[in-house]
Amino acid sequence: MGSEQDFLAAYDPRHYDPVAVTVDVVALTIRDGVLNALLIQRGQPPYAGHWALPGGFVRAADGEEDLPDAAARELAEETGLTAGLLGRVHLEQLGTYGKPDRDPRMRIISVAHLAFGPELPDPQAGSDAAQAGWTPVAQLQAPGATRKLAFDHARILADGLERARAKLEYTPLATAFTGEEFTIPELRAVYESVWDEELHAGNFHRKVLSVPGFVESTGETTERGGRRGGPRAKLYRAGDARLLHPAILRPSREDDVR
Amino acid sequence: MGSEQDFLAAYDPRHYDPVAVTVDVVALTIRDGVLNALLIQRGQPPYAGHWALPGGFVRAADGEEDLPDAAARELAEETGLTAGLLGRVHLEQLGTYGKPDRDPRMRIISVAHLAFGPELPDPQAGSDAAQAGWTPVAQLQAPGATRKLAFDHARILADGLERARAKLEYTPLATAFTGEEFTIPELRAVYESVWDEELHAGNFHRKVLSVPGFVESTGETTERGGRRGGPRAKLYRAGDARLLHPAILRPSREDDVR
DNA sequence: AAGAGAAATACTCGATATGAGGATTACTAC
DNA sequence: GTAGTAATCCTCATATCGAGTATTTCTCTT
Repeated sequence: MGSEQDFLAAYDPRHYDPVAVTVDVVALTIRDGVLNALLIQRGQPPYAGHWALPGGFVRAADGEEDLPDAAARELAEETGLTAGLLGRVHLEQLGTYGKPDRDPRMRIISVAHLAFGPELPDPQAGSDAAQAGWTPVAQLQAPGATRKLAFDHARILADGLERARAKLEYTPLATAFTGEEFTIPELRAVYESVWDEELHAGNFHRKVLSVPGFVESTGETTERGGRRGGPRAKLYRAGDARLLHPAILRPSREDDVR
Repeated sequence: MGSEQDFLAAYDPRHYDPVAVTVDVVALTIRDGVLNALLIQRGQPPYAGHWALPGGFVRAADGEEDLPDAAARELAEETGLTAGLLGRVHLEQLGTYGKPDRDPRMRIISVAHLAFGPELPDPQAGSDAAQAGWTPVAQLQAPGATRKLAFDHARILADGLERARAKLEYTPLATAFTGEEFTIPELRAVYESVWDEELHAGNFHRKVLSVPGFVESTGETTERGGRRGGPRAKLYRAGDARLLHPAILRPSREDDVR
């Protein structure tokens, strides 16, 4: 690394060796009361046949796009989710992964994103994918998990899950997993699925209604009771709060993480 | 974007147009009770003469480095902070900024990092910088702020500040701004500087001692009382908690952010 | 050397939030 | 109908918080 090269590089970065930038997406939804992540089966090496997060290269010169746009495009391309469905999907940046050896081809830096949506349909495998499908995260995180994800995607998925779990506590994010209108028990089911913990129905109900701006009543109720009985529940929609205060804390979290 | 090119690009990303990756660092420290950010004055175009966050290109092929290492290197190179000083500095990833037009030279994606340290010395301007210095953030955030930062660095700085303020609430991060041993009032001064709010001394004291694992007593006290009087304070060091529970909440935060 | 002022620490009290459990009531399934 | 389930509401003991006060030990000034 001579200083002449350094100087040129500072002035025109093309003098450095090439780096590629990808976006990967941890997409989460709840299906049949279980938290699922979207995975594709790779059709091309490296890691052909392995399961991986949907993602791909960011378009640079031609059709330049911002990172969130690239993430939305990859999500759509590789899974067949259409613009209409993407409309109700929450998308945010998760973090960037750049260990030198994370991809055997070359230096690839991946900007991971996190997406949440209400019960989404089965995807269609896109260009680069042999298959695409929703997979219960419990299957992936279990001790003897069978599917080993490609690259460092297991780590990215774990980080995404922890982010999602944490954000349920202090943001109204849970409503991104429900339909436009929802009942308090449905909202509770979201928390229980994502946290994988049972919550006290009465206390949860009281808490949700007492946090300003979390939900607002529609004045309506469901048409029928629950499938196993019980009265009709009142319907709510998301309120205008962007942060929940006081937060809705996870019960367990082994007291503190030390 | 023909599909042939897409195929090649998927297989070998070098077929896409070049993208460069930089790291930028929002470094914060407290000097004379005031929160300061580290800025350099650019010596080269673009934005020559403007102030900016320290940062630079990630080394790819030769001397490949992980992103946090690149951030630490840039911090050291551009400011003359030595390894010894960096030892006590907390460094974490902040986020990645990739708008297509954020740099006039070419498509540059910047992985921003956040660094905190105890009262750090004045930096030495490095290779690429005409000057380098600590600047009170109040000067930069004030309505009629004079120094307009280069690129999108004002946004990155603002995001870093908000991250720092938020993390003081639920992590023991404040101890990264103090010396190895500190008093409760010193810790309170950190919170007050970063949050720019006055805290109730008695309640803060009670709270800090009641959160498990936040601080542990050394059994010692300061040699002298405060400069304006008062008894000697007991000394503490950071405990083993990685999360504070219950959190130490900012008083104001205009109730909730809507 | 004494007195004033400041600050570290501790304590009190009312308001609020939380966890656990119970009570009531409206549904579904058989 | 009857049993079982679940939505909603309520109670109560405990924990936490904001605000204010008290005590004590310093430094600084005169």
